[in-house]
Order: sequence, then structure tokens, then C-alpha cells
Amino acid sequence: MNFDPKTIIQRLQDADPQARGFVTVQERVYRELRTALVRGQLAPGRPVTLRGLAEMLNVSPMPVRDAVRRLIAERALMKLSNRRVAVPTMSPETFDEICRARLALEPEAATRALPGIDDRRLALLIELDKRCGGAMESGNVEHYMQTNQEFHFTLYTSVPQQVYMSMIESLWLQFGPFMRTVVGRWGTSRLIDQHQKAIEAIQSRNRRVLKEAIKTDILHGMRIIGEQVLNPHIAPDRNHHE
Amino acid sequence: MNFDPKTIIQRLQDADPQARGFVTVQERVYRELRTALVRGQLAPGRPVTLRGLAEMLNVSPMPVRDAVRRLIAERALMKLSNRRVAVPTMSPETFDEICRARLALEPEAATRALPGIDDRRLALLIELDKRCGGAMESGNVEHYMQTNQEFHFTLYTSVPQQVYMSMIESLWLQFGPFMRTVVGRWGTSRLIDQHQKAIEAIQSRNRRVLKEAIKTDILHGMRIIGEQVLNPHIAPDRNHHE
DNA sequence: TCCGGTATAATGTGATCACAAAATGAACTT
DNA sequence: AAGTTCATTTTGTGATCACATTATACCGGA
Repeated sequence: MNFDPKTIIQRLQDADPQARGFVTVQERVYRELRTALVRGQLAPGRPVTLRGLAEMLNVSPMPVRDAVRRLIAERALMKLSNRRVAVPTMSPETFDEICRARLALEPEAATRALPGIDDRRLALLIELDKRCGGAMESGNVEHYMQTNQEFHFTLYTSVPQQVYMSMIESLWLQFGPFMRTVVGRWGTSRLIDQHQKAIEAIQSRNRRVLKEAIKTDILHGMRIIGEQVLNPHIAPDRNHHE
Repeated sequence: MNFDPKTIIQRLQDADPQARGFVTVQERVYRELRTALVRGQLAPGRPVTLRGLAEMLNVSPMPVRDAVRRLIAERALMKLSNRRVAVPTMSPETFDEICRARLALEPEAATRALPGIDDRRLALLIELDKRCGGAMESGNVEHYMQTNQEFHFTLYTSVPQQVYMSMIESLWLQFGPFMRTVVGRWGTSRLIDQHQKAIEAIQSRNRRVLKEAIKTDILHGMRIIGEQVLNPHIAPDRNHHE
């Protein structure tokens, strides 16, 4: 055992990676870009430059390069004709694909996670649903989107399933930039809280009902985004750089 | 102007992008690593170093770094505890996840592709099936695996669907390294050619039958790999580096 | 005013270097 | 002889530079 002061501190930091912030710079950059994308802070079609992002985030271009490449691999950013990188634009076909992929993966992921949901996790889900419902009532779209994501991801990760989660995260990243188009055109009245149904299914350990609840929840949520994204007279102007 | 011999060679290669086959070095490295992984030329658990790969492929560590990061994002390589990179090992849980994910995505991808299959594509599929059948009869596992992949990917890409394809490619990359464990323990007798059934379904434009054919084809194919991978007394020793 | 060509600037890619962390192996202690 | 400590080597990460390619701005001629 090494009792170097430095080593001890290192050990403490390793014990709680969150406390240190992030392990590497590129990881920090990756997460910052990621959240910026999900929150719609980067407009679709907008060109992205390594040096520009580096300056914006006060880091050297190198970690940005790594983070951007990773996001490209996850389809959260797209490479244009030659070399240039941009925030992806959405087409009706792609949106349809994402919806179908979510429907194919997430209900399955939910039922797979069912055995891993203990009382503590269930309480957390109920809490998140309550917050999500509050956001719906108050019409706070951004808050709704965030708590909705937390609800889904908390549910799916009740059991470790890395293969599913990496694909699902990629899908959420892909439609993330378009959630902000929903702001201001928000009909809460049409939204029926499917989370409640999901929670009841969890409590009664009913896989079939859980699957159905997640399925309809996805359909409802995506319809809100899809209506905005896919109507040409509403959608924001797309800068087709290719 | 730099007259390093290495730089000059690089310049000559850059002069004719077509001859080199790929636009960038990292793309070439990426594909080489990718095929090496799929063909099981890199043993699971084996540690992978940037400088080592760079020397092996006669390139600088830089493009290797990019390619490796991309493969990590696609779950074709894994990052160990601290920094180090390795070929992933397979656990029964992960294998189960991959199977289920394939079953969730690929039958759907097939039926989505159905309207895009014209006569030319159908002829190609029939040709690939014939080759695949030949490989089965002759017991050539590697050839079977390759033509089987070509058949599936040709089918799915009959219609452009990038979202699905990137996820499916990632899945194939993940179980690719374990296909070679099948060699030598190959019971062709149990394999019934589901491709034939799929082709008939395509000809009659029957989505339900096509879905079912792909589903059973996946189940059969994965069972062959799974039996080898998941039986501890048969599976190769795993170097759990973490 | 509009178009086409040229010069300038900006960008991604690849190479090389510096450095801290980790792995490896040798020497040493018990 | 087995475990521990220390020195050396190796590795990933980040920074900086060179360069070819692409984009942008400018300008002259119709």
C-alpha cells in the first residue's frame, strides 16, 4: 500500500469520478456537446468546426476532435460531403426510422429491466413521474423533456444492459436537437400520462402491460416532436450544406 | 517542404486517392481493424495498443487513435479500467442482449426494405443464397459467415435506412470476434436454410413470412455461435483485465 | 448588375513532441 | 522463497505544427 499524499488523493478521486468532474478533457467536452445537442442549443444544419468549439469551450482542438468523432459515430453529428461536420438535419424518413427503432428497442429494454426494479428504484420512478406530470401541467416543455428522459433511462438501467443502452442513447441523441422545435407549440391536453400505467404494471409485475405502456408513451411523445419537425410550414429553415 | 522519406511516400499515396482505396488513412485503418475483428483475427481479451497497431499497419499512431475511438463508440472495442483498450470479451448476458437486439431490429429492417427490392436485387440475393448454401454443404464456416452477412446486409440495404443499419452493423461487429470459435465444431446438419424461405416471401411480397424467416434465421445462426461461446468448457480462456 | 477567376483565410488530417499515469521487471527485505 | 518497493519502460492524452483541401472574399470584365 502506498501512502503518498498524492496517491491517496488520486485514490479518493477515482473512488468517485463524479466528484472530480470527469476523467479526461475529451470526456468533459463530449458530455458538454452531448447535453448541448439534446437541449437543442445547437441548431440543426449548423456547421461545427473543431477550432471553433475548442475556443468556445476553452480547450485545445485535440480533445474536441476526439469528442466530435465519437459523436459522429453515435450519429449525433454528421459528416458532410468533404470533411466538414454539422449538426444533423432531420428528414421524415429518418424520423420514421428513429420512431420505429425506439419502438423496437425500448419496450423490450423495459421488460428486461423489470426484475431489477426494487422498492428504492420504484420510489425513484414514482418521484420522476410526479415531476414529469408537474412539468406537463405547468406547460414547461424543457422540464418535461428532461424528466421524461430521466424516467425512461432510470427504468431501463434498473438492470445492466449496455448493448441496449448504447443504442437507445444514440437514438435519443439523434432526435434530441429537434425537441426544442416543440417549444411554444405544445398541446398538453393531448398528453395522457403513460408513466402512471407503466408504474402500475411494474407494481403488479405485468410485463405485457409495461411493454404496452412504454410503447404508447413513445408514440405520444414522438408524435409531438414529429408534428413540428415534419411539417414544412412549421419546421425551421434547414441549411442543407450538401 | 519536408523531404522525409516517409512523408514523400505519404504524398505519393495521397496523389491517387482511388488507388489507395480510401479517402483518409484513418478510414483505411478503421476498415482494416473492422474486418480483422469480424474475422476473429484479434482474440477477445487481447490488449490493443495504439503504437502497436500503428507499427503493424505502417501508419502513424494518429489515424489509429481515431479509428480505435470510433470502434470503441461502436462497441467493437472496449475501454478497460484506466485508459487501456482491448478486444471485448463476451458474457452470457451480453450475448443474450445482442441476440434480442438483433431479433428486435433485423426482421423489422427486412420488411422495411421489402418495397425496395427490384428484380436485380432479388437476383443478387438468390445468388448470395446459393453461395451461402454451397458453403454450408461444404462445411466452410468462414465462407458461410461471410456470405450470410452479405445476404443480410444486401437485403436490409435495399432501401436506405441509415439509422437501422448503423445499429445492426454495430451488433454484427460485437459478435463478430466470436464467430471464429465456431470453427471445427460445426454441425451443418442442424442448419435449415432460412434464406430460401425469405426469398420466397420476397417474391410473394409477404411481409409476415419474411419477418418470420429472418427471425428464425437469426435464431439458428446465433445458436451456433452461442453454444460455443457460452459453454465454459469449450470457450477460449478469457483474460479479464478488469 | 452579374458572373468567373484568383487570392486569401479557414478547416480537417496527419505527424511529432511532452507529460502523467500505469505496467513491467529487477532488486531488496523479511 | 514470496511479497514489496523502486526504477525503467510503455501507454494514452493533450498540445502544437505542417500541409492539402475547401470555403470565402475580392476584384475585374461583361
